Amino acid sequence: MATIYDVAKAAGVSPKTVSRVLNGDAPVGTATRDAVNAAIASLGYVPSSAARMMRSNKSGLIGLITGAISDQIEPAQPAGLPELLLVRGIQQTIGVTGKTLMIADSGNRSERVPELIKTFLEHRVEGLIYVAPYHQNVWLPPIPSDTPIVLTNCFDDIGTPAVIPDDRRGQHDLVARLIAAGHERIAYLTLREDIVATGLRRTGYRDALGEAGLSYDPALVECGEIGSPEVETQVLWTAIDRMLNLSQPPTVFCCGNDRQALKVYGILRSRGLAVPDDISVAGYDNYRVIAETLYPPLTTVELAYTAMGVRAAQRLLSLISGDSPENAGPDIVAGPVYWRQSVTERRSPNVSQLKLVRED
Amino acid sequence: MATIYDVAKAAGVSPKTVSRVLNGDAPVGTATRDAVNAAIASLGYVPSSAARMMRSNKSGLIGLITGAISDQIEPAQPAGLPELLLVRGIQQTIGVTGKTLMIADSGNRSERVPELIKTFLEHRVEGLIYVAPYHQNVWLPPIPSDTPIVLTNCFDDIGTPAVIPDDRRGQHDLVARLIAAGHERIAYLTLREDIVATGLRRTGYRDALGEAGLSYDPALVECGEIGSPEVETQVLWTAIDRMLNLSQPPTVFCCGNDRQALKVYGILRSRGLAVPDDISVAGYDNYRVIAETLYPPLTTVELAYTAMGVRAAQRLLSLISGDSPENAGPDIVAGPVYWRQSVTERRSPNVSQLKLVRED
DNA sequence: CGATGTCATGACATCGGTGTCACTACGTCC
DNA sequence: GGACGTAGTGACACCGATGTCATGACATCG
Repeated sequence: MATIYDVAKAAGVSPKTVSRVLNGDAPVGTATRDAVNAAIASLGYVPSSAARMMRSNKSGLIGLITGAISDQIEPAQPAGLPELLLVRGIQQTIGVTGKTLMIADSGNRSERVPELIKTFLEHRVEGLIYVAPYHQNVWLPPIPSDTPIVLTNCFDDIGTPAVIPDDRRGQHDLVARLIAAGHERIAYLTLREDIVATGLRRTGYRDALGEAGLSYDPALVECGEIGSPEVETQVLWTAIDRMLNLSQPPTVFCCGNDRQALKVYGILRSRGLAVPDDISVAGYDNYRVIAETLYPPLTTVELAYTAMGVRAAQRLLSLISGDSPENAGPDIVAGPVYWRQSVTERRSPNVSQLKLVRED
Repeated sequence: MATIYDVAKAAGVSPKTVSRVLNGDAPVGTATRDAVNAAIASLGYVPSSAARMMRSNKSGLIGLITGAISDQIEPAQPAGLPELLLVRGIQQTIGVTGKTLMIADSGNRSERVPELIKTFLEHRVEGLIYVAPYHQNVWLPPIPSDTPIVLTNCFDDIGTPAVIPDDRRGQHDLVARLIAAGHERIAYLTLREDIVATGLRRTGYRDALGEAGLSYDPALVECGEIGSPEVETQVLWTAIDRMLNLSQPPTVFCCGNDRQALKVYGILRSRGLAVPDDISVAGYDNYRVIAETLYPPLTTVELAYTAMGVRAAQRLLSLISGDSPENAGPDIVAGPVYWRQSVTERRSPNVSQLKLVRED
């Protein structure tokens, strides 16, 4: 591969002048510049970032550690694929700065993370982003303090900068909107009890009921995700069956995620109930492949992955720039409610009072 | 950041000896080795891959260009997210070799590809993989011949090494299995006519019919994906309606992908038809979030993305090693049929003659 | 007209590792 | 006992860029 010396010789100038043409950091005569560019083109010269990095001590690299790419090893995992959107948001934001994103995949095996971090440090990344597959508490091995890191979709106990979803508000806004549509008996099929989102969302659910003066009925709340995936349908079926036989049955089922809602569609229809004419269904995530494709399309709350990715990248970039040790707490990002045809309007809501989309 | 000189000084040896401890490429006395390792630990020394790369001219980097991460800009796109599995397969295979995968995202904007390639070349990647979001013909800008490249999920006109899915065989195997289950009137709702997979799969469909002595009835084949996503449901509804009113209506609908099958579930049920008791449905892709979650679970063909990724990475690694200019043609990877409850067995098939899973 | 400033360019050192070569002890073999 | 092989180590150059400094040719200004 041609070097800057080859180019210099071919153009009849010094290597330093070639460097100046490449970087435009000092004036170069027009004729000289043309000669250099011609030499570069004819030799197919591509500068070596390794050599450049050595001298300048700036790598232009951002390291991203994720399990997204190798997700699904645990198929029971809550979010799954949509985590990809996080990476998209990060990529978009990093890309425009001219920095290069290096992505390494932990395969969701946390014991591999230290070696991935080591590789990144060897490449002298200017910052690190760790992306979790779903909202959770994590622990990462210590990182040299001169390399900033931002946690995304997760947080730790030592106050590392983090960006997390606003699960409480998301569920709250959805339930508030359902209430505005005239629903008062709102069933809630939750995700596994041990994940962070479940607790936060239940709080949001209760808050929305409370604000509307509706009482919280434990009979309408049940975990729909117990044990292995095989028995999941049975668990849901049983829970739905019980709730439909209540003296005051629900008029709408809120599901822990869109995938669960997809399952609930099938179960309700197998019982001869039409969605939404006989019973309404709402999801969570706005996992578009499901939510938009389902027939009828699914009302849901967006888990604002892309926005979170953007936020995380922005925060990392500002840490790299050295400014703002300000914002110490985690960045909490909310997403809008997507109102589709899976929920009936039992009374026409005063839409003007509602912000269906509140994303900035 | 500490350098190898700092470590050498702290350990009282020469930098070269530290290098030997790090790389294990020459014998080092036990006491010396311990002293060096102690110095490395206490200084938090991390070797600079840039400096190493300069001297050795080996980057240990593989470049991956994908649109996966920023897919969905064109929401009408056939495959979408599952392309992620390709990246997973690649990652797995590259990872064990100790090389590092750099992933860049084109955002599906082909005009950005040249700059991404340039960045990779500056980092002196040892090889490139280009991943397309769905099976297609592509054109890439010329790459220096000393950097091998493998196309994945796509191919070009100049014989670049490529790994593509066996669409013909996948559809063939599915239809053959449907026939074995006693179905003779097999409807086929295709994807857009302009994509490569559609033509190949229709060939597979016809081949399977022909082998079973069944005639090809054009009335049972129709494109289910015309125009904008908004009208997609209407298009499907109309096609299904027409076919169900044929004098000999189909007993099963083959769909262009699992997403379409999800939509078909809703449409059929809205017409009062139960899946699979009244009518059977099959998909394509084995997009597990849909196929396994649908109620009842969906019979489909796996689009063997992970296996393709593995194959692509293996092929690139062998190109890098310099061996095998052998295998010139594209690598065609088939996936197995997944038989689930969305299709009835109209007669019990002679299962012993069928290989449900033929993946190696 | 000399002082000063800007343009345009090159010489040279330097970043942090590793390849090459040289050198010192030993142990072994004929 | 001298030739030879091997373990263990260091000196030094080098990879390919860029930062620093110096230099010469002009233009401008008071």
